[in-house]
Amino acid sequence: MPTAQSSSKEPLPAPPQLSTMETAVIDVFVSAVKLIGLPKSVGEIYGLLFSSPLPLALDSLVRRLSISKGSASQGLKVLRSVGAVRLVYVAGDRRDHYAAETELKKLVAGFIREELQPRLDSGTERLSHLNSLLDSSHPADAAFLASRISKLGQWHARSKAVLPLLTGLLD
Amino acid sequence: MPTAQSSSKEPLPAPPQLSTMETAVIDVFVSAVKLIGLPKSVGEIYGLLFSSPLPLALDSLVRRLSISKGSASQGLKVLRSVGAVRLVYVAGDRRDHYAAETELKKLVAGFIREELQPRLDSGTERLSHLNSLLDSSHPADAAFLASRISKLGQWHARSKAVLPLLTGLLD
DNA sequence: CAAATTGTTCAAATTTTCTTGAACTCCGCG
DNA sequence: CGCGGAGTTCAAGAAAATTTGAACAATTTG
Repeated sequence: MPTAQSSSKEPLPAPPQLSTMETAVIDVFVSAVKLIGLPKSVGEIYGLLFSSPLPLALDSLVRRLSISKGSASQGLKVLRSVGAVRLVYVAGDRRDHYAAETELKKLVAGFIREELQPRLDSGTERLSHLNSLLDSSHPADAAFLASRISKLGQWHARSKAVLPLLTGLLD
Repeated sequence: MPTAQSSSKEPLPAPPQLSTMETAVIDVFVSAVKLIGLPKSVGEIYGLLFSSPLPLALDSLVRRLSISKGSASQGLKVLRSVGAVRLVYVAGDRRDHYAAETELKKLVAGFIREELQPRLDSGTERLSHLNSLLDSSHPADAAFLASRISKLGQWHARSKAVLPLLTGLLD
């Protein structure tokens, strides 16, 4: 029964195990995503899509990478949110197919928008909280603490100014 | 016996538990270091030093933060390597005392130099490895793969160019 | 509409990373 | 010298993050 290649959806069923090249490329992306604090599976998925001439369905990612459906689903969610993958329509196939987005500027902008900016924003609240604590702090070192919190404020402002510029430096 | 404050080294023995302010500042730095992939303890240590008017010895970090000597030692090693702390000489005390370095530019430059650049450098080897794999890859998609690896090379070059510029944008 | 297919969610299991603590090295001191 | 304080190292334990897999929701199709 599981012999003939039936009416498959994938033009070529793509071998379950990865080629040396694919493995090497995936390796690069796994290192990269770990560096920026994303799970390995995200790097694996992006790496395989990056190596693939054709868009792939969740299904294929699971099979070729030997990861669970859950991981693939969650990984794709992250990649979609930062704009690292593009949904590609494939005629006569109900499944969603994904292709890697390869414009560096777009990837960086997405990462900044989704992962970095939210932190900076919550930092604003934190800073005002620190300032409020200043009132009820021991007078002896109140001056020193005030100077340090002011320093923190400078850092924060500088970061908010610089992050967006970063995108401009690419492409 | 453990009553009188004997001939202590620290001018004021500093209460073992942290003030509300210290806790709040440390919290900020713990979030920050986790964002850039460093262990919590590094943020705790830097946060306490940042909040402290006087330089502190490993000893004090252990006591006030309730972390182990091992963690404190390793955390300080990281902070020293990125130039986030400064060694301060304290007369008549054999222990090393540390103060937080608060120049943002210096911190960022240190982090780039110690944590980011090494990755980019190893990336160079990786790229040439990928190019070598290109020869022995299936002809059908060799052209596609070549284009993708070329794209990777572009990213790599761009990153090497941009990272150093980043430092210039600060202070 | 029932059955099958696709994709999501989330608690439990696994893996990875961090922390601990004890053993060890170095020094300076008496 | 030998003792004691200061700091480092690293294997084992603890904690945190990721992955799994099964249950569920949503669609499509015959």
